[in-house]
Amino acid sequence: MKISKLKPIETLTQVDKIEQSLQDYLESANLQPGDALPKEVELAQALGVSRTAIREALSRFRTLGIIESRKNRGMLIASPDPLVNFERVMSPKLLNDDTLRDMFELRLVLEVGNCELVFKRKTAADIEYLESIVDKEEHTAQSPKNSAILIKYDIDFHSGLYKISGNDTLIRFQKMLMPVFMYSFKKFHPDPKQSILNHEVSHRDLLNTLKKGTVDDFRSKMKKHLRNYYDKIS
Amino acid sequence: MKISKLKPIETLTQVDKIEQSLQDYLESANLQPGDALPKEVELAQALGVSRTAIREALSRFRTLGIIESRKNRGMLIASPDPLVNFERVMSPKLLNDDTLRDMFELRLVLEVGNCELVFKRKTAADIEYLESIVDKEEHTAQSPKNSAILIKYDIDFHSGLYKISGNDTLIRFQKMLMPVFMYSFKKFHPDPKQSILNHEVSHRDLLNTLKKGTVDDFRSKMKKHLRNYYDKIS
DNA sequence: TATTTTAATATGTCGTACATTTTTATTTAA
DNA sequence: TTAAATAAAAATGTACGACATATTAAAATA
Repeated sequence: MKISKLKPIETLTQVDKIEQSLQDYLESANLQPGDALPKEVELAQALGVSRTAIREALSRFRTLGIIESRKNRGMLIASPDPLVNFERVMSPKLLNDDTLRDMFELRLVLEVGNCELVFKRKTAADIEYLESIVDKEEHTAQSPKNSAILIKYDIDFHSGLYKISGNDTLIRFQKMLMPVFMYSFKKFHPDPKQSILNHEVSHRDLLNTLKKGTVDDFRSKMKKHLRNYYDKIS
Repeated sequence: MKISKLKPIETLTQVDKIEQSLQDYLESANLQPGDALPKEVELAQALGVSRTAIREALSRFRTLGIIESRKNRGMLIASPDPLVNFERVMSPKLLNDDTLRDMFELRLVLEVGNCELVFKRKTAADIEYLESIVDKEEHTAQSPKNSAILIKYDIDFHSGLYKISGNDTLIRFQKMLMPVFMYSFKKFHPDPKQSILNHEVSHRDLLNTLKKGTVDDFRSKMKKHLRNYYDKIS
């Protein structure tokens, strides 16, 4: 047998086992948001463990947003916000290189895939908003001195596109992916000539296509806009 | 002032505050994965709280994968897997309707955006694998009786496309999004005529385009393949 | 010097106690 | 009898102390 087939010895702590039991219970009980949970002492007795251990297991579900507890009253099933925990761990410094690369690509995937939604939902006000950003951007001279503000406009523009999608989850994704994206670009391609602001298709071009072109034009231009990045993935 | 501007009174529990303090500490200390953390008692003393409370706050970070603790030895900074918590809460029954809709759209975004990666990385073996699925699929008669197995092939085919992307994060995303996608489609559009297997562009068409067409052809066909779903979003 | 034994250490688990606030039950007053 | 006031019960949050256990470091021994 290959050594890779060897699974690490189970060193499950008791709380880990309790967590499993609770997970099974929650699933089998077919509970839905708002439903009450048994009291801590009841659970502890049912599983034959201390309240301390039960509380730590419950704390995990609480952290994940699966349950909610109201002081002095009891616990109930919650409707978790799937992104909130994602956001908390999205720190570039903590993520390993593989994940960083994945996130880099993921942003590109989202950016292109989002084009459909943008075209489906764009309004005159949206265009106007983007235009105001591009105006300001063009008004800012392209000197290294201004790169920070230009990067801000860059982020604003792309964030604006996501806002048009109207998909809150997508918007939040973009928001948490962006810093990771920037970080990994600089980390893996520190070539100073490859500025993150150097695009063969400008935001102005994109905006004009958004106004007058088709969704296919727009997506195509977006891909060219992101060419610097696409070239980096193999 | 609008009532919506009113923020709920802060009813932060002590552990919440401890969590905040720890978060600040972790950030300011500029720790990286593998670095050791102070002992529980030290933290408790530094913050002037009991070990119980500290442990609960630490447990949250442990749940998120930000820290890791080795029994009898100490705690250290970990490299969190950002998706693992996401996966844990991705239960259709728990998510609210807005989130369900967002996830539905997100799958479409990913599916279209992934086309680029697929074309960039497809190999002969990948094509062969997809072909084997499509063969089996076509061999299965289109009767309600076989819908379960056909759905399985459908999932296999699309999963296969994500596998080609080589992006593990993306693959896992697809995997956790798929059940939510199916669930919300049935929930919001229970029309039995709108089968999830009824596509004007078949998997065979997609496969042939993947073999002989361009990435633009492929994406275009993918959009048509998903037309049933795209029509559902407004 | 090398090996064995001992001691110190840090997290995991347990039990008990109490604070606090909500809910329920009881008592009191009109 | 009904309504208000009061008391009791209930449940989570927090604290403290204790011990188990396995690792690591230190000390003792051959």
